[in-house]
Amino acid sequence: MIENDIFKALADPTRRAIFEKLAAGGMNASALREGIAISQPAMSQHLSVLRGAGLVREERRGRFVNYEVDPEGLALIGHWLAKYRAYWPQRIDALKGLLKEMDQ
Amino acid sequence: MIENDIFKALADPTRRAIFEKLAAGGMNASALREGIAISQPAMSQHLSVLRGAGLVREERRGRFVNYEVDPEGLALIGHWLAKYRAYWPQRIDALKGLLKEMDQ
DNA sequence: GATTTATATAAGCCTATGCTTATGTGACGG
DNA sequence: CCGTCACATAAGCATAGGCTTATATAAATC
Repeated sequence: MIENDIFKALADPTRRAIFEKLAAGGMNASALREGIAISQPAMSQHLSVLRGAGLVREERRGRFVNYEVDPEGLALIGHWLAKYRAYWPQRIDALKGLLKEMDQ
Repeated sequence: MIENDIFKALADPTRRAIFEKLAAGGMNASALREGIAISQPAMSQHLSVLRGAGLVREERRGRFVNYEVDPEGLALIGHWLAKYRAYWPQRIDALKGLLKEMDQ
Protein backbone atom coordinates (compact mmCIF):
# COMPACT_ATOMS: atom_id res chain seq x y z
CA MET A 1 0.00 0.00 0.00
CA ILE A 2 1.40 3.36 -1.09
CA GLU A 3 -0.30 5.21 1.74
CA ASN A 4 1.65 3.06 4.10
CA ASP A 5 4.93 3.89 2.37
CA ILE A 6 4.23 7.59 2.70
CA PHE A 7 3.51 7.60 6.41
CA LYS A 8 6.42 5.28 7.12
CA ALA A 9 8.72 7.51 5.11
CA LEU A 10 7.60 10.59 7.03
CA ALA A 11 7.85 8.86 10.39
CA ASP A 12 11.60 9.43 10.41
CA PRO A 13 12.71 12.95 11.45
CA THR A 14 15.83 12.83 9.29
CA ARG A 15 13.74 12.06 6.23
CA ARG A 16 11.36 14.89 7.03
CA ALA A 17 14.37 17.21 7.29
CA ILE A 18 15.60 16.02 3.91
CA PHE A 19 12.18 16.51 2.40
CA GLU A 20 11.89 19.98 3.87
CA LYS A 21 15.27 20.91 2.47
CA LEU A 22 14.25 19.67 -0.96
CA ALA A 23 11.07 21.70 -0.76
CA ALA A 24 13.24 24.83 -0.78
CA GLY A 25 14.61 23.73 -4.15
CA GLY A 26 15.83 20.60 -5.88
CA MET A 27 19.43 19.55 -5.44
CA ASN A 28 21.70 16.53 -5.65
CA ALA A 29 22.42 14.07 -2.86
CA SER A 30 25.79 15.60 -1.94
CA ALA A 31 24.36 19.09 -1.61
CA LEU A 32 21.58 17.65 0.52
CA ARG A 33 24.11 16.29 2.98
CA GLU A 34 25.47 19.76 3.77
CA GLY A 35 24.20 20.94 7.11
CA ILE A 36 22.77 17.54 8.01
CA ALA A 37 25.07 15.24 9.95
CA ILE A 38 24.59 12.14 7.87
CA SER A 39 26.76 9.67 5.99
CA GLN A 40 26.59 9.25 2.23
CA PRO A 41 25.02 5.77 2.36
CA ALA A 42 22.46 6.84 4.93
CA MET A 43 21.44 9.76 2.72
CA SER A 44 21.18 7.45 -0.26
CA GLN A 45 18.99 5.05 1.69
CA HIS A 46 16.73 7.81 2.94
CA LEU A 47 16.31 9.19 -0.57
CA SER A 48 15.44 5.71 -1.75
CA VAL A 49 12.68 5.46 0.84
CA LEU A 50 11.32 8.91 0.01
CA ARG A 51 11.36 8.03 -3.66
CA GLY A 52 9.56 4.74 -3.04
CA ALA A 53 6.87 6.68 -1.20
CA GLY A 54 6.37 9.07 -4.10
CA LEU A 55 7.49 12.03 -2.03
CA VAL A 56 10.59 12.70 -4.08
CA ARG A 57 11.67 12.08 -7.64
CA GLU A 58 15.11 11.91 -9.18
CA GLU A 59 16.72 12.90 -12.43
CA ARG A 60 20.18 11.80 -13.54
CA ARG A 61 22.42 14.66 -14.53
CA GLY A 62 25.71 13.21 -15.59
CA ARG A 63 27.24 11.72 -12.53
CA PHE A 64 25.01 13.69 -10.21
CA VAL A 65 21.42 12.83 -9.42
CA ASN A 66 19.11 15.73 -8.87
CA TYR A 67 16.32 15.22 -6.39
CA GLU A 68 13.14 17.24 -6.08
CA VAL A 69 9.79 17.10 -4.32
CA ASP A 70 7.25 14.91 -6.09
CA PRO A 71 3.77 16.46 -5.79
CA GLU A 72 2.26 12.98 -6.10
CA GLY A 73 3.09 12.06 -2.52
CA LEU A 74 1.78 15.32 -1.15
CA ALA A 75 -1.44 14.87 -3.09
CA LEU A 76 -1.94 11.46 -1.49
CA ILE A 77 -1.55 12.96 1.96
CA GLY A 78 -4.03 15.62 0.96
CA HIS A 79 -6.52 12.97 -0.07
CA TRP A 80 -5.99 11.03 3.10
CA LEU A 81 -6.55 14.16 5.13
CA ALA A 82 -9.64 15.10 3.13
CA LYS A 83 -11.33 11.87 4.24
CA TYR A 84 -11.54 13.31 7.72
CA ARG A 85 -12.75 16.77 6.79
CA ALA A 86 -15.69 16.34 9.12
CA TYR A 87 -13.24 16.65 12.00
CA TRP A 88 -11.19 19.55 10.74
CA PRO A 89 -11.18 22.50 13.05
CA GLN A 90 -13.16 25.45 11.76
CA ARG A 91 -10.12 27.60 11.18
CA ILE A 92 -7.10 26.32 9.38
CA ASP A 93 -6.05 29.61 7.98
CA ALA A 94 -3.02 28.38 6.16
CA LEU A 95 -5.11 25.91 4.21
CA LYS A 96 -7.89 28.36 3.62
CA GLY A 97 -5.46 30.83 2.07
CA LEU A 98 -3.93 28.09 0.04
CA LEU A 99 -7.23 27.03 -1.42
CA LYS A 100 -8.10 30.54 -2.43
CA GLU A 101 -4.84 30.71 -4.32
CA MET A 102 -5.72 27.49 -6.08
CA ASP A 103 -9.01 28.91 -7.24
CA GLN A 104 -7.37 31.71 -9.13
CA MET B 1 8.35 16.88 18.89
CA ILE B 2 4.62 16.41 18.42
CA GLU B 3 4.88 16.35 14.64
CA ASN B 4 7.10 13.33 15.06
CA ASP B 5 4.56 11.58 17.28
CA ILE B 6 1.85 12.09 14.69
CA PHE B 7 3.73 10.64 11.76
CA LYS B 8 5.04 7.76 13.84
CA ALA B 9 1.53 7.02 15.05
CA LEU B 10 0.19 6.98 11.51
CA ALA B 11 3.07 4.87 10.21
CA ASP B 12 1.38 1.76 11.56
CA PRO B 13 -1.42 0.37 9.39
CA THR B 14 -3.34 -1.05 12.35
CA ARG B 15 -3.38 2.35 14.00
CA ARG B 16 -4.59 3.98 10.81
CA ALA B 17 -7.38 1.38 10.66
CA ILE B 18 -8.34 2.20 14.24
CA PHE B 19 -8.29 5.89 13.51
CA GLU B 20 -10.41 5.43 10.41
CA LYS B 21 -12.93 3.41 12.39
CA LEU B 22 -13.11 6.12 15.03
CA ALA B 23 -13.65 8.72 12.33
CA ALA B 24 -16.97 7.01 11.57
CA GLY B 25 -18.03 7.71 15.13
CA GLY B 26 -16.59 7.56 18.64
CA MET B 27 -16.74 4.29 20.54
CA ASN B 28 -15.09 2.41 23.36
CA ALA B 29 -12.03 0.19 23.09
CA SER B 30 -13.99 -3.07 23.08
CA ALA B 31 -16.25 -1.96 20.26
CA LEU B 32 -13.17 -0.85 18.35
CA ARG B 33 -11.77 -4.36 18.49
CA GLU B 34 -14.73 -5.83 16.61
CA GLY B 35 -13.77 -6.58 13.04
CA ILE B 36 -10.10 -5.97 13.69
CA ALA B 37 -8.04 -9.03 14.64
CA ILE B 38 -6.26 -7.59 17.62
CA SER B 39 -5.81 -8.46 21.29
CA GLN B 40 -7.11 -6.25 24.06
CA PRO B 41 -3.64 -5.10 25.25
CA ALA B 42 -2.53 -4.36 21.70
CA MET B 43 -5.59 -2.19 21.15
CA SER B 44 -4.96 -0.40 24.42
CA GLN B 45 -1.35 0.27 23.41
CA HIS B 46 -2.33 1.56 19.99
CA LEU B 47 -4.91 3.88 21.50
CA SER B 48 -2.28 5.15 23.89
CA VAL B 49 0.02 6.01 20.97
CA LEU B 50 -2.79 7.70 19.04
CA ARG B 51 -3.71 9.67 22.12
CA GLY B 52 -0.11 10.75 22.68
CA ALA B 53 -0.01 12.02 19.12
CA GLY B 54 -3.13 14.11 19.61
CA LEU B 55 -5.03 12.12 17.01
CA VAL B 56 -7.53 10.68 19.46
CA ARG B 57 -8.98 11.73 22.79
CA GLU B 58 -10.67 9.71 25.47
CA GLU B 59 -13.48 10.18 27.93
CA ARG B 60 -14.22 7.90 30.86
CA ARG B 61 -17.77 6.64 30.99
CA GLY B 62 -18.15 4.44 33.99
CA ARG B 63 -16.04 1.41 33.34
CA PHE B 64 -15.89 2.08 29.62
CA VAL B 65 -13.64 4.61 27.95
CA ASN B 66 -15.03 6.33 24.93
CA TYR B 67 -12.54 7.27 22.23
CA GLU B 68 -13.03 9.79 19.46
CA VAL B 69 -11.03 11.61 16.81
CA ASP B 70 -9.17 14.64 18.14
CA PRO B 71 -9.17 17.41 15.51
CA GLU B 72 -5.92 18.75 16.97
CA GLY B 73 -3.81 16.06 15.35
CA LEU B 74 -5.50 16.48 11.99
CA ALA B 75 -4.93 20.23 12.17
CA LEU B 76 -1.21 19.65 12.72
CA ILE B 77 -1.03 17.46 9.62
CA GLY B 78 -2.88 20.16 7.75
CA HIS B 79 -0.34 22.72 8.83
CA TRP B 80 2.53 20.47 7.91
CA LEU B 81 1.01 19.92 4.49
CA ALA B 82 0.36 23.62 4.01
CA LYS B 83 4.09 24.32 4.26
CA TYR B 84 4.51 22.62 0.91
CA ARG B 85 1.62 24.23 -0.90
CA ALA B 86 3.98 25.39 -3.62
CA TYR B 87 4.22 21.76 -4.71
CA TRP B 88 0.58 20.83 -4.51
CA PRO B 89 -0.85 19.65 -7.79
CA GLN B 90 -3.24 22.11 -9.39
CA ARG B 91 -6.28 19.93 -8.79
CA ILE B 92 -6.96 18.31 -5.50
CA ASP B 93 -10.66 18.33 -5.89
CA ALA B 94 -11.45 16.77 -2.58
CA LEU B 95 -9.55 19.49 -0.79
CA LYS B 96 -10.97 22.22 -2.95
CA GLY B 97 -14.47 21.14 -2.07
CA LEU B 98 -13.52 20.96 1.54
CA LEU B 99 -12.19 24.46 1.60
CA LYS B 100 -15.27 25.85 0.00
CA GLU B 101 -17.32 24.24 2.72
CA MET B 102 -15.09 25.84 5.30
CA ASP B 103 -15.73 29.25 3.83
CA GLN B 104 -19.43 29.02 4.49
C1' DG C 1 42.07 3.37 -19.90
C1' DA C 2 43.22 4.61 -15.19
C1' DT C 3 41.68 7.56 -11.52
C1' DT C 4 38.67 10.34 -9.18
C1' DT C 5 33.93 11.69 -8.13
C1' DA C 6 28.89 10.86 -7.19
C1' DT C 7 25.88 7.65 -5.88
C1' DA C 8 24.02 2.89 -4.96
C1' DT C 9 24.02 -1.56 -2.80
C1' DA C 10 25.34 -5.24 0.62
C1' DA C 11 25.92 -7.02 5.08
C1' DG C 12 25.97 -6.63 9.87
C1' DC C 13 24.77 -4.36 14.26
C1' DC C 14 21.82 -2.14 17.53
C1' DT C 15 17.74 0.02 18.95
C1' DA C 16 12.79 0.80 18.34
C1' DT C 17 8.48 -1.13 18.01
C1' DG C 18 4.48 -4.14 17.97
C1' DC C 19 3.08 -8.32 19.66
C1' DT C 20 2.26 -11.77 23.41
C1' DT C 21 1.14 -13.47 28.26
C1' DA C 22 0.48 -12.11 32.78
C1' DT C 23 -1.10 -9.07 36.13
C1' DG C 24 -2.96 -4.60 38.01
C1' DT C 25 -6.83 -1.24 38.64
C1' DG C 26 -11.14 0.61 38.89
C1' DA C 27 -16.14 0.39 38.16
C1' DC C 28 -20.48 -2.20 38.16
C1' DG C 29 -23.76 -6.15 39.65
C1' DG C 30 -25.36 -9.47 42.69
C1' DC D 1 -17.64 -7.57 49.66
C1' DC D 2 -16.88 -10.54 45.85
C1' DG D 3 -16.79 -11.68 41.26
C1' DT D 4 -16.85 -9.92 36.76
C1' DC D 5 -16.06 -6.67 33.19
C1' DA D 6 -13.42 -2.88 30.70
C1' DC D 7 -9.27 -1.33 30.35
C1' DA D 8 -4.19 -0.31 31.50
C1' DT D 9 0.45 -1.65 32.48
C1' DA D 10 4.59 -4.74 32.78
C1' DA D 11 7.87 -7.78 30.90
C1' DG D 12 9.69 -10.49 27.32
C1' DC D 13 10.28 -11.71 22.50
C1' DA D 14 10.81 -11.20 17.58
C1' DT D 15 10.91 -8.37 13.66
C1' DA D 16 11.62 -3.85 11.44
C1' DG D 17 14.33 -0.08 10.60
C1' DG D 18 18.28 3.13 10.57
C1' DC D 19 23.03 3.24 11.07
C1' DT D 20 27.85 1.76 9.95
C1' DT D 21 31.78 -0.09 6.99
C1' DA D 22 32.91 -2.02 2.78
C1' DT D 23 32.30 -2.50 -1.95
C1' DA D 24 30.02 -1.86 -6.55
C1' DT D 25 28.64 1.05 -10.47
C1' DA D 26 28.84 4.69 -13.51
C1' DA D 27 30.18 9.11 -15.28
C1' DA D 28 33.71 12.74 -15.73
C1' DT D 29 38.77 13.93 -15.94
C1' DC D 30 43.38 13.26 -16.91
